[in-house]
Amino acid sequence: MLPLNKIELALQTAVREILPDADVSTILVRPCDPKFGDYQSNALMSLAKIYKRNPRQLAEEVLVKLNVEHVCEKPEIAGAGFLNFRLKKAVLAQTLESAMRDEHLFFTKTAKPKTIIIDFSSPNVAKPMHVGHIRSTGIGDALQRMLRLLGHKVVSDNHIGDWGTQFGKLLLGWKQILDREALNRDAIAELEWLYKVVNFCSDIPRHEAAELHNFLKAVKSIKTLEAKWWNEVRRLPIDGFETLCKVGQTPDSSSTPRDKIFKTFLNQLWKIGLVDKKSKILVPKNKAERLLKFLIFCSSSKIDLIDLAREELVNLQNGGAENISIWREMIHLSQIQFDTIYDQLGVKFNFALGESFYNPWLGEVVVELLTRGIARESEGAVGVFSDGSLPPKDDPFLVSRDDEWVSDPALVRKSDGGFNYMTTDLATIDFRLKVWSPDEIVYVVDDRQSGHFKKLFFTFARWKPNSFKKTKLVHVGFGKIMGDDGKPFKTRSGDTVKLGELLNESVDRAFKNVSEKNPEIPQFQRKEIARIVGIGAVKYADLLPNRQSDYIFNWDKMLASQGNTAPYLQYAYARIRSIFRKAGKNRIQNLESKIQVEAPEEIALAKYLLNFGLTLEAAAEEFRPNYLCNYLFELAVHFSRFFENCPVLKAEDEATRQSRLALCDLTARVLKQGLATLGIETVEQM
RNA sequence: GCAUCCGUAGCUCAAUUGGAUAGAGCUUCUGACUUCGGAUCAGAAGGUUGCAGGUUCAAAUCCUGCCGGGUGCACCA
Repeated sequence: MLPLNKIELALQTAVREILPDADVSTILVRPCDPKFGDYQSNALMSLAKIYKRNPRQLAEEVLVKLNVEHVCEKPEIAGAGFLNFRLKKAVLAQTLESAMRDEHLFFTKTAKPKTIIIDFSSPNVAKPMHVGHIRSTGIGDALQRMLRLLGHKVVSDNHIGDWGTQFGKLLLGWKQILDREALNRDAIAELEWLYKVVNFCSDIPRHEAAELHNFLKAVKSIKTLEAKWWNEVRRLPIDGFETLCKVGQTPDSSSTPRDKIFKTFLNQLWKIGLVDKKSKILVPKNKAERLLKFLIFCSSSKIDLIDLAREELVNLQNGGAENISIWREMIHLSQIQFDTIYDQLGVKFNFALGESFYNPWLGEVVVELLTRGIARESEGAVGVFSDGSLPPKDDPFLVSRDDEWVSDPALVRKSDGGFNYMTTDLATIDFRLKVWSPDEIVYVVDDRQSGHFKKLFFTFARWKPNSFKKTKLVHVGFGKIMGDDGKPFKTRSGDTVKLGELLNESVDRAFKNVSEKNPEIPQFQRKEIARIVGIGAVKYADLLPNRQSDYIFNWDKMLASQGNTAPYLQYAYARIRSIFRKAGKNRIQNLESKIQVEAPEEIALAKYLLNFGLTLEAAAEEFRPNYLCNYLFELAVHFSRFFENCPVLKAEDEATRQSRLALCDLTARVLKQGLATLGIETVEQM
């Protein structure tokens, strides 16, 4: 047991003697500002309030009963009733020594292991993973590592988006205008393009598809497009194009100038890759031809595009052989992309049960909700309505119990008979409870979906009240990644940033750095260092800010070796390892003498090491990896100070040398363990 | 309109959820033995925590009202 826990326990015991019916679980002892001591408790002040006692007097009484001489100096009462504790030097040394004997690394496994399911990453099939996915993936992975380290049983599950409405459109595009060569070259890009084209065309009324087809066919460049526009198109009935251009942003579309519509139209063409904004020409030919082909298909078809897509979807969901096989291929191709990125990030899942996995149960869910009167029909759809009722406020398992329940309904069946993600998510919870009986299910998903999760949790509470009481459902939300301009992070051309490209760029930049700083390291080694530093930098930058807030993405800031960055931490680690290389050993095997910490920098570093476990617990408890980031940064700062002021290998005597080597070793181990818990690797040299 | 998150140093962010004099990093200025790795360290400067009230021993944090922003609002996930 660490000193802090001993003090806490002793304090709780003492308080129980004075106030037998007090809730001592609220009595906490925390590290504090060094000018007051090493640890502090403010619990007596709030207790004094509850029991209408004078806080300082209560503190005096508690102090009499408090037995902590074996851990710290005589505690002091300060301020309005703070209790300050100063660790005994010998106890500090003993704790370090026991860590050197591998009895612990300044944290203890939980006494009450829980089973926790973490649902994170959840990319969509047929779409590229973009920057946004780093958040769910990185935070989720850090959480699973933290919770496992603390001894919990974690089931990580990647809820892949492999089912749903988008497959109708994808199937349609695949069947009409798939280019096998393009698919082989870059499967995800091709699938994404197919989806965009079908989406684009589904906005065009059928009778105008032919018109647009003729128009585009005659156009070879932006210039001719422009000329055509002014000569011919503006004589056409404009409402069709307005639909096409989605002029919705302009409130009064009747007064919209035509050139504005034209601009919007260009933008639409750009979105489907027919216009290159830079070179201002129509590109590439292959895509243009395929779009034309699809437009012909649209205009010649008797049925509306939306309905065609729906037919494909229904066919897929009914197990149509051809559609199933295409769908499987799309999943397979996407999986290759996912695996590449997860490999690069070093992220692993226990399961990857996609949405399609739950398809067989969706019907039952809705039927049960209907027959039990929880859901009802409305405008052809089926939804669960709150009807003014609120979630049980006193239920400790309901996460956001303070919030009133207002937004409804939770739709579980669309008017066309299809199911949506609310239905899937309900079936998923049910399945998870049956298979794993977890204490908690944690969803690491964008904050924008908080409304969905509130509905989901509340609906589930009404559907299965007993299960709901046993399992805590938590939405761990996070903010967006912004660009320098404070707007959502995009590439210079305005596209979403693909995750794979982002990671590669980071590694490239890191490689440039290492090569500049240490050209003598062989290239293959520099590559490996660049991989670890580059990926680590991106991950760390993402974990560092409080996850709820948006943050601004900045290459220079996250790859800098100054400041609170991954390279700074990795550098601190590499410096320690360098000492051991120079000492000719890998680490201290058997400590030959007692550890003695004397210099102020030594003491500060040593004491800070002891806080590792507390930080881990807080980070895991509140699902906030940034606590751990900040702890590690502070630790590295403490180490750097120590490093500047306290010679290790050239220490004045052998005992000091041994002690300091031990301190270095422990710091390195905590740094390595801490970074590993964030999913970040370390290097021996950089 | 309803809901929800936010507003902290010039900039980017913290503040272990109500604790003592609100902390870091970047930027700027000053300094550090030809260095156990200078990708480092030390120092200085920078604040009425959007505004106004309230709750109490104690408020950036909780409550109320404004001001300013982000996001989501039935059948896309």
